[in-house]
Amino acid sequence: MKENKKMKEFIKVMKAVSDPMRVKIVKMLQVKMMCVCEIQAALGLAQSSTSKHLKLLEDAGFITFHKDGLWVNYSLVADSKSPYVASLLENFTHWLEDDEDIIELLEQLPQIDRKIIRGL
Amino acid sequence: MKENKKMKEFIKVMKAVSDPMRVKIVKMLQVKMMCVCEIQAALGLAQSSTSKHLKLLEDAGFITFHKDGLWVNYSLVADSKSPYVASLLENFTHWLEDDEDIIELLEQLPQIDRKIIRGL
DNA sequence: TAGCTATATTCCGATTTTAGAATATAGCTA
DNA sequence: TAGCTATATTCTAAAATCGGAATATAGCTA
Repeated sequence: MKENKKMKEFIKVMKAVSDPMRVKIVKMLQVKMMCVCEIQAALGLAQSSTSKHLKLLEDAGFITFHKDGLWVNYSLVADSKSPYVASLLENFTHWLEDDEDIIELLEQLPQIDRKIIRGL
Repeated sequence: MKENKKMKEFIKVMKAVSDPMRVKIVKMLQVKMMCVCEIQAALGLAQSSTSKHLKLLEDAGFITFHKDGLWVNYSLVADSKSPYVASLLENFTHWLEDDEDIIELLEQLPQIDRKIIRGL
């Protein structure tokens, strides 16, 4: 039974960054830690879709979470054991900085706040 | 009309390397220039599938071709204008060098020769 | 020109991916 | 405990992806 662990791992990582919404999540988390509802609000996605993207990014090794009561705060992994993830995360510090959508997304990020979203 | 050229370009590049067969093609072309029938033989794919993977890799900016009569020789781009492609190609010089399938694939590469395949 | 051959393209079915609605779960608070 | 809320999971439909068979094309050679 062939397994190809290395290749499978690699493909999983690459697929994780092959979707615009997930790329946007990574770019946002590079700026600040965010809870699911904040990410959802920033992306304009359904809650379930947002949650699934986050799970996929976590499985691939890009992000982790930290529970705080009902809230789940997601952030980038500090330093990844995966060379693929590590390399991509480093590149993401400059990649797509000049993309229209990313610029707009990151500009509105300061206004994205769970307190405002939930009307607290 | 939103365009997101940068993001679209990025996604195209990442999707190109999100398939094991295409990753294998890149790794092989790092060793030597190959024609379609050689790549097909090495991968054990149908001719049409092989041709489509090559077209996709070319569209993404990873490879180019050089026609030699009926033969079409594919090779990696010398130095890519895309920072994404450039970075990935550089990383591919060491990434997956320890993957079982890749090792096997590259080991049999010397025996892959259009003259033998076509029985010339 | 006729026919052959290497590759590209088209067509179609199977599988995967993505999205949102509906539902389940976990953990708070009254 | 009862109910509320943030998130996760399940279900379903639409779109994208991948494979191979069939066909088209390009360029050789007799």
